[in-house]
This record gives sequence, C-alpha cells and structure tokens, in this order.
Amino acid sequence: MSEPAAIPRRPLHAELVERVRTMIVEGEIPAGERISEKELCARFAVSRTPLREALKVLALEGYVILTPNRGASAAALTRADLEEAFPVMGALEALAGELACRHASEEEVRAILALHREMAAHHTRGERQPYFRLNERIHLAIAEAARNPTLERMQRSLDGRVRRGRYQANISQARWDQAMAEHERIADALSARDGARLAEELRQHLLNKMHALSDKLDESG
Amino acid sequence: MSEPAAIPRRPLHAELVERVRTMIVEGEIPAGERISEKELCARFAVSRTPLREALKVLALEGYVILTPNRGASAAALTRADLEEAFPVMGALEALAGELACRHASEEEVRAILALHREMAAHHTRGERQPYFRLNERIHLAIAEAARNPTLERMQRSLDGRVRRGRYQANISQARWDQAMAEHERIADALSARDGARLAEELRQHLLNKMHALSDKLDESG
DNA sequence: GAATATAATTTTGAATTCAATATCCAGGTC
DNA sequence: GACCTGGATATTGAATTCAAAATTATATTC
Repeated sequence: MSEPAAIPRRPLHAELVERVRTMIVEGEIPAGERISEKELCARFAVSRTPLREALKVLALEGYVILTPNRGASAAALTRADLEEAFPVMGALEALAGELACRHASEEEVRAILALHREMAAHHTRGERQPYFRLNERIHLAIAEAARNPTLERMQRSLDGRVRRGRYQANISQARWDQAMAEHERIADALSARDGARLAEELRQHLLNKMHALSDKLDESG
Repeated sequence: MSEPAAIPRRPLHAELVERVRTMIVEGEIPAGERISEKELCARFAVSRTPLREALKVLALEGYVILTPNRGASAAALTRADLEEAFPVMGALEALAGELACRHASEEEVRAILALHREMAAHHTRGERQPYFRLNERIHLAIAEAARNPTLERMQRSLDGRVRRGRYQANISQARWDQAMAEHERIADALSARDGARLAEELRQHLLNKMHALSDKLDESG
C-alpha cells in the first residue's frame, strides 16, 4: 500500500492570500494601485468574505495598505523601505549563518556547497536567470540549516517584501562579479564552519546588495 | 482654533485583533485552549465576520493556530519557541543598538540614560514591577531611536509573542543583579555611542534573559 | 463659469443566512 | 466490553444581504 496521500484542501482565504500576493510581487497589480474588492472577486469567482480575510493578512505582511472605509491598495516599495529592510535581513542572515555552522549536518553543508559550485558555473557562463535561482536557494538552504523556524519565517517574510525590488534591478557585471566573490568567501566560511566569519560575510553581502540596488534606483530615476 | 481632533474610528476587526491578543498574552485564554467563535462573538457582541478576520491576522502573528474546518486555538508558547525567539530578538536588538548609536539625537540618548538611572533606583529599592516597566520602555526607546520602522515592527512582533513567557518567570535576585549590571554596560556603550559594543552587550543581554527563563522553566517543570 | 450644496451611485463594513464539515452519541456487531 | 456504523447536533466556511460611508454626478447659486 502506498502513501495515504491526504487530499490537500485549503481554505479559500489561504489560497487568495497566495494568489494576490503573487499578483503584487510580480507587478500584475502595480504598486500603489487601488484594489477593488469587487473586481478581484469577479476575477477569482469568490465572494467578498474570503477575499477580505486575505486582504487583512496581506496588510499585516506589508503587501497591502488598508485605509478604513476606503479600501485596499498595493503597497508601494519605496527606497526607504528597501534601505530599512536590508540591514534587518543582514542581521537575520548573519544569525542564520552562525546557527547553520553550529547545527547543519555534514550532508547539508555538502549540499549547500554543491549549490554554490553550480551557481559559480552559471556565473562563469553569464547565465543570469539560473544564477539568481540558485542564489535564492542557497540563502534559503542556509536559513533552513539554522534550525530555527521563527528565524526562517521572519527571513521569508522580509525576503518576500523586497523580492519585487530585486527583480527590477538588473545588476551590473561589476556588481555581479563582486557578489560572486562574496559568495566564494561565504562558501569558505561555511565549509570551515566558522560561524562568526560566515555571519560577517553574510551581513556584508546583504549590505552590498542594498547598495547595488540603491545605485540602480538612482539611475532609473 | 484647537486641533482638528480626528475622531478615532477603527474597524471592528482591528479592535478585535487587539482585544483577543491581549486575552491570549495575559492568559485569559489559556495556551492551547480552543477558541469558540460563537463564544467570543457573544462576549464582544459582534458578528462572526470581523472576529474571523481578526483570527486570521492573529494566526499570522503567531498567537493563534488555525486548523481548517476545526477552528482556532490559542498557540502554546513552548520552550522551543522561546529558545528560538530569543536569539532572533538578540540579533534584532543588536542591530537596533548599532543604528541607535548612529541615528539617535542627543536628546534621545539623554532620555534613555535618564530612564536607565530611574530603573537602577528601582533595582536598588527592590521594586520589581516599576523596574520591569522601565526595562520595557528602555528597549522600546532604543528600538525607536534606530529610526528603522521595519526593524521596530519585527521587534514588537517577537516581543509580543514572548511577553507571556516573561511575565511568568519571576526572576531570581541573582539574575536580577546580573541583568542590572548588563544594563549598566548597555548604558555606558550608548552614552559613548559605541555601536559595536552596544550591539554586543544587547545580544548577550538577550541571551542571558533566555537562559534565566530556561532555568525557571526547568524548575517549574 | 466657478464653487458650493445636494442627490445618486458605488464601495466598504458588518450581520445574517446557507452549505459543508466535523463532533458527538446511540445502536449494532463481533 | 471494545469497536465500528450511521445519524443528530454543533461548528466552521463562504455567500448573501443590509447598513454606513465615500465617491461621483447633478443642480443651484453667486
């Protein structure tokens, strides 16, 4: 007999949270744009009740601004938001790195280093999309190896909020090379399980990401 | 002409979020206990719609566990939760301290040091309740002085979740003395605006808080 | 023609209603 | 007596309905 394979039944509001969040992150609902309940309900063919529940959750997550009696709008990601978020992400990633050095299994470390090497190959070949995907996976893998779900939740939450900003910024070759060099040092620290060093490398890496993004924002307007 | 004095009209769901959160934090709804929508609705004399919206928000905040088709229950704060939360709080407070050293006005620093001296007086006189209140205020003041609302929100969120645990642990005199000594060093670092040192002191302070709490939990079973 | 006041429409907020699911209990079977 | 089965009851999930507020459109005055 195979697995019981529980039928996945999710409440509508949970489904809507994901769908609407994706719409905002991917820009289908532009930043700052007003969100008409009626419209979205029609689109998903649901009543307003579960949608409104979802909007409350998204408001807490920071994707949506709710104004009493005036409805919801997609939150705009300002430069200030980014410049606030990255130092916090840096602090969290630093902690995650430190904990990962302490708690990760040998297997996990090997897996992360393998991802790293794969990513380096994409960098050499100038393949940006696959590089970015692996980049994400490495950061998530470190977060997971830290064995601290509370920490991981906070990282994911912040990460989601700035993701849109990151998509937009198509990074320069110079910055890309620098990021890759940073990742080399990160991988070194991890394979040596030097928590303090890994923490510091990650913190700096995040700050540099922020500066790169900042510069891009300067250029674009 | 005096102030416009906007009439504070909050949506019901926002009010309910606060009320129910308080009930859980203060133990009026015991950890793990099932939350009957009907009962709470009767108690607050509201319909289920805004209450259910509030429960979704509280679930994301971590105060409530929602099980599909089976309703809500107050989240239990386990030892694991506490031991996860404190290192994260430590990392966030460390960052807050660092940023506060950079961004706080002279006025703010003076105000925090004044709070610190007042707190020290309460410690000398053995007045626990006022000590704890000031302790909270100092940490909040540092968070605010960091000038990073994103960071502050995360701190408040975590702080709220462990508050119940903190209330329970009626600390030993020895640990209290130690905490006061730590606060002296924190105050020193702040008045010198030594960000790195303040960060480290705060991180250590939080970790010690955790250990004190852990010991208490060991005793109580 | 601009500005204000007023009416109509739309949209949000909350209560109610209906449907689906789970829980509880009695009866039956081994 | 323990375990399953089926149905009554209670609770949750979601749609609908009603009420209140905001927005838009229209009319009126200066």
